[in-house]
Amino acid sequence: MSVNNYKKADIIAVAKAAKVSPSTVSRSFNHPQLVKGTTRKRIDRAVRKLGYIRNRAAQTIHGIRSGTIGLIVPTIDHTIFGELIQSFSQGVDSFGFTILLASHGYDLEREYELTRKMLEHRVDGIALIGLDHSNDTHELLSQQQTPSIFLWNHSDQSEFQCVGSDNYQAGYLIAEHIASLGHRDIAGMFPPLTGNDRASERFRGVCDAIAKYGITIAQDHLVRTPYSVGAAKIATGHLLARPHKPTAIICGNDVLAWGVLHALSHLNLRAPDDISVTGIGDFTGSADFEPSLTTVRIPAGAIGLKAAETMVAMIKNETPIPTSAAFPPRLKIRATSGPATP
Amino acid sequence: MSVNNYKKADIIAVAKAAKVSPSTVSRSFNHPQLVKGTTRKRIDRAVRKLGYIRNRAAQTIHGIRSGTIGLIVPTIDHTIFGELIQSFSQGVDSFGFTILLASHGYDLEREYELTRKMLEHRVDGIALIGLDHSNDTHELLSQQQTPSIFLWNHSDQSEFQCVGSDNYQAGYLIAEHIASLGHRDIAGMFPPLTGNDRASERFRGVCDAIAKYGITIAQDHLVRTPYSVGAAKIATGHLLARPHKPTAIICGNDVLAWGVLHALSHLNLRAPDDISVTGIGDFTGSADFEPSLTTVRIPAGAIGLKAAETMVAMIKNETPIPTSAAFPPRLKIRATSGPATP
DNA sequence: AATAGTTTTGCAAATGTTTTCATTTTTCTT
DNA sequence: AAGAAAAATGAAAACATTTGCAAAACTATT
Repeated sequence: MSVNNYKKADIIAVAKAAKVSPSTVSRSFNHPQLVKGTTRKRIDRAVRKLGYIRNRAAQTIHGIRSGTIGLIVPTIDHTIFGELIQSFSQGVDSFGFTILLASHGYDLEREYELTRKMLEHRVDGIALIGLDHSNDTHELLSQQQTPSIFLWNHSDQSEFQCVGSDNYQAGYLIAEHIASLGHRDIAGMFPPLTGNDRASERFRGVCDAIAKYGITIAQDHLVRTPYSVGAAKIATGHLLARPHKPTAIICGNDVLAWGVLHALSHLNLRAPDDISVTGIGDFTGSADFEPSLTTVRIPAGAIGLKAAETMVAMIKNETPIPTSAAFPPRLKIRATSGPATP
Repeated sequence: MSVNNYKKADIIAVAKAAKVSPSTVSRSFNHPQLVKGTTRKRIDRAVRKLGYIRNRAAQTIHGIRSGTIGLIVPTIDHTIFGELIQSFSQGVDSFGFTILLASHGYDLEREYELTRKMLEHRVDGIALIGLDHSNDTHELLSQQQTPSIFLWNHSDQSEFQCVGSDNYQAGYLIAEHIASLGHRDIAGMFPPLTGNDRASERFRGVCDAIAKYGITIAQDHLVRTPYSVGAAKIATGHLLARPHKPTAIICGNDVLAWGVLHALSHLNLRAPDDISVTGIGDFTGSADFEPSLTTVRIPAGAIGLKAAETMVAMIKNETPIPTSAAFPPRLKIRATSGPATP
C-alpha cells in the first residue's frame, strides 16, 4: 500500500491516477492557464499522493534549459572566493538557476576537464575565474555556444564577457600609496604566480608603480607564499630576521596581510610605526582588524551579483549583449600604513 | 565550412561522420572494449571534428546516474563552511561527481524548496548541513529513495546518516575548560539560534557544563550577534562598557572570537590577562591568530572528505550501509584562556 | 573450403518529457 | 435548441541517448 512500493512515479503514473493524459499533466505544470481548474486540482492531488517529482533531465533533452550554471573556481576554501561564490549563487538563484560548482586548485588543465564536464551536463551558462585559461578551454568555449563569462578580473581587451576589477590597477594603487608615503625599502609578499593571472597582474602593477619612484623590490625582499595566514606569518618571521629590513610590506591579498600583522604582533612590532603593511581585496574582516588594514577594495559581492545578472541576461536573450562590467578598485587607507620612518 | 554552422552535434551526426550506427558510437563511449580499435579511432576523429560533447541529460533518463550530488548549506560566505564545501567537493570530485550547490540563509522552508529542486535535477545523492530540518524535508527525503546524508553535526539518534561532530559536546568541553579555570562571571556570545541546531546544541552544552559549577550566564552577559567579525567587535564594545564585567567570553564560533579579540586589542585589554576568550570550530587561522585562540577543534576537512566517501558508497551500493561517523570535538587550549583574575 | 566460434555491428524499442495539431467538450449567442 | 466560438484535452511525434537481441563479419579449426 505504501508509496515506496511503486518504483518511481513518472508523468504517466500521475496521468493515470488523475485520469487524464500525460499531455495534460505536462501542461498543468508548464502552462497552468491552459488547463481547467478542477483538472489541475485532480492532478495536484495525484502528484502529492504519488510523491511525483519532475524530471529536469527529461525536459532538458527537449532543448529546454537545464536551469544550471557552471561555476569553476580555483579554490572554495578561501575567504576570497567565498563571498564571490555566495553572491553569484544567490544572484542566479533568484532567477531560478542553481550552480554546479567545481574547483581546480589553480591547475588550468584541470579547469579544462571541468569545463567539459559542465558542458556534458548541459549547463545553461558557464563562469570561470580570471581571464587566463588554457587554449583548449578558450576553444571549447567559443566552439560550443554556451554563454560564458569571466569573473573577478576585468580587462577591456578580453574577447569574452568579463565582470570584475582591474587587478593591475589594484596593485598599482596600493604601491603608489606606499611609495608616496616615502617608503623606499619595500617588501612584496605574493602567492605563486603560475595559473593565477589575478596575482600576476597585481604584482605587475606594484612593480610599475614603484618603478616610477625609481624603486624595485630587492631580491631578498620578495617573498613567495601560499594564501594562508599561517604561511604568511612564518614567512614574515624569516623576512624580518634578516639584517636588512623593509619599511613596508605589500601583500598580494588581505589574507597574507593578516598573517603579517599577526607576525608583527608576535614580534612586538607595530604597524605602521615600525613597518607599514597593506593587503589587496578588502575581505570581510579587514576593516575590523586591529589595527584596521589599509588595502584596495575589490567588491566581491557586487561583482558576483552583477555577473549573475549578466549571465542570466545572456542566457535569456539569445543575442548576447556584450556588457562587460568594470568595478574600479578603490584604495582604502586605514591604520596599517604610515610615513616611512627614516 | 566552420563547425559553428552545424547546430549542435549529436550522436547521430557523429555516427554519420564516422559511417557507423549511433549504437556503435554510444558503445564506443560506454563500453570501449566492445568496439574494434579502428572503428573507435574513426569515431574519435569524428567526435573531435564536430566538437561533440556527450549529453548527460539524455543518459540520465535511462536511469543512468546523473553524476551530480546536491549540497545545501546555510551559507557559503563564512570561513566555517568554506573548508567543508571544499573538502566535500574535492572528495566527490575524485569519484567523478560534481556538486550542485545552493544556500538557504538559515531558512528551513527555503531549504525544503532547494531540496526539491535538487531532486528535480535527479542528483544521485543529497547532503544537508545539520540534523534539524523541516518536516517536509524529512518526509521528502525518506519518500524519494535518494541517498542522503547530514553533515557537520553528529548524533547517535539520527535516523539519517550523519557525519560530523557532537556540537553539544563541543560547547560542553570549552565551558568546562573555562569554568575549571575558576571563572564565575562568564559571558556568552552566540548567533541567533533559530534554524541553527549546531549553535543551539553548543549553547546547551555550555549552559550544562557551567551549571555543574553552579553558574549560569547572567542575562546581560548573553550577547546575540550574527556571524561576523565586525558585529562581534561592536557587541564586545557594548558588553564591556557595562559596569558589571565578565572575566571570560565564550563565543559560539571562532569568527565571533576573532571579533572579540580585535575589540580587546582596540580597548587596550589583553587576553587572557584581562579577560579570557574562547571560540568553537578551530577555523583556518585561529591557531595563527595573535594571541592564538583557545577553541574546540571540529575538523571540517576530515568531515567533508569522510562525508564524500560515505555518500559515494551509498550511491554505488544500492544497499545503504549505515555508517554514520562521529568526529569527536577536541579542546585546543592555546593562548587566550587563563585563570580567572580575582 | 566448410564449419564452428568469436567478435563486431546495426535495428528497434525504451527512457520521461514537451509540443503541435486535431478532436472533443464547454460556453455563448441568438 | 442550434450553431459558432472558445476552451480543454488527447494522440503521436520529437528529443538524445542506451541496450537487448539478432545479424553480419571475421578467425580459427579441421
